[in-house]
Amino acid sequence: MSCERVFRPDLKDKPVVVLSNNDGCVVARSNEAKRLGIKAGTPYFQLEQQFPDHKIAVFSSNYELYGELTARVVEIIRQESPTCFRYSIDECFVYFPTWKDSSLSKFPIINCNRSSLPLGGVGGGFHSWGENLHKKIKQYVGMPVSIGIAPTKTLAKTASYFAKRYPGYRHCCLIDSEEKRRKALKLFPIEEVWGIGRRLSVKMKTLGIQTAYDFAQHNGDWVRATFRNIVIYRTWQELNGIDCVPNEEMAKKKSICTSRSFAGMITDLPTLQTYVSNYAARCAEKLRRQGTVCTIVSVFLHTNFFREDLPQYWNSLEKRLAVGTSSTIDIVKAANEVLRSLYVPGYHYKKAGVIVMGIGPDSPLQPDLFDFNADQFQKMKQLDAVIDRINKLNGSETIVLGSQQYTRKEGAGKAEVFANVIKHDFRSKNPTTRWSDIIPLK
DNA sequence: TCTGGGGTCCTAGGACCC
DNA sequence: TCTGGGGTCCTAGGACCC
Repeated sequence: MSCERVFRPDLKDKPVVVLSNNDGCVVARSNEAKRLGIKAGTPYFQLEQQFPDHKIAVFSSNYELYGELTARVVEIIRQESPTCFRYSIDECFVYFPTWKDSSLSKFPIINCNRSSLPLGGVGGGFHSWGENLHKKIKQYVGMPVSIGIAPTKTLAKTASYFAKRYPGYRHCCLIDSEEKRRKALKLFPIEEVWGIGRRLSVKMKTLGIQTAYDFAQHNGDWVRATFRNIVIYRTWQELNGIDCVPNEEMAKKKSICTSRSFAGMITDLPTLQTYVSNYAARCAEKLRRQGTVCTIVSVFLHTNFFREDLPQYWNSLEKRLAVGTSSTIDIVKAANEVLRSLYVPGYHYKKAGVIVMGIGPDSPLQPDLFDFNADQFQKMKQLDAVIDRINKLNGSETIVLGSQQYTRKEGAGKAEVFANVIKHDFRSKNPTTRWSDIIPLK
């Protein structure tokens, strides 16, 4: 949402929403859109019915743009911070070993969230640090960030919630005393707490817990006995100022999934194979990018759950490989094998996906005792490396396997196949990554 | 007509072992 | 009537996150 506004300053203070893949449903909303009552997850077609003559700016997801702009933001945070752990596409945690003046804990944890003064006064050095960071990012990238500073990650997330919503904080909120901690938690609805989701907050409310403060005030033994869940207990500790969520750089993924819903529905195996081949190829790329191989290739397939008038089918199967691989050819082949056993004719399929598991480092590789051709293996590795380079330089999918070509299938008919490729009718341009999209100055 | 995608961790229960 | 105890590993499902 903020990314879309960078190149559309005219949308400042206007309702803006971003849609999921296939322009399916709303996944991000500006504050103005929230105020109109647009709920997260609203299907786009309902949005159109709800606001027929709307003045809402609608965008399809543009991951290329978001990835590029958020990388610039993170780069600046790294310049300004002693340590910075990237937590998600739009969030970082910064760890300050020099925090001394807090009665809560030795170290402040800072949550920078891209995206009136109930807590009272403003702290010293850390607040101006945060304000300057916000200013710099605004100037260099054009994106607003919210900054929360506190002794634990859960409290820092709480602080960034206030920083985002109350302009008085000037984008940076600090929880650095027992008094502010209590005040913040009293104003913080339980369902907003990091780690307390939809189900748990319902349960909490039946137990009379409305705010984060109500929860934090309970006895630790009571929390453990009531929920019998270590994660919830950790959240309780964090709210009470005990830092127990480890500082970790994002580890290598233990499973990698590529899945998509189809714009329409698919009934025939050859078309499904084209899609599954593409998902498998994407998984192989992701494996190589993190320097890993997999030993399990799993494929799932299902019909449209919303179409109660049609027969339903859901299934998934996997293939285990003797030798770990990240080769596109290997993984596409395995995925298609699985798909053939999975496919049942007669259903209208809506979604398929490939998941690779059993992930380990790509070297040293454990070869198959009986069937391993080192020469062939080296060739495949080089081929993949070359394909990755070309696709990086010239845009993804410059080189693909024959089985990945959406137009190739005989009998399917070009129009029919193209009708199924992902829909994104409201995609913005990519002025930071594509020469053809560069903005002309008059 | 149209309803996202990609992850993690924890727990309970079953299979199996000695 | 009587039917061990203790452990590991795997899987499915549920909860959470962005």
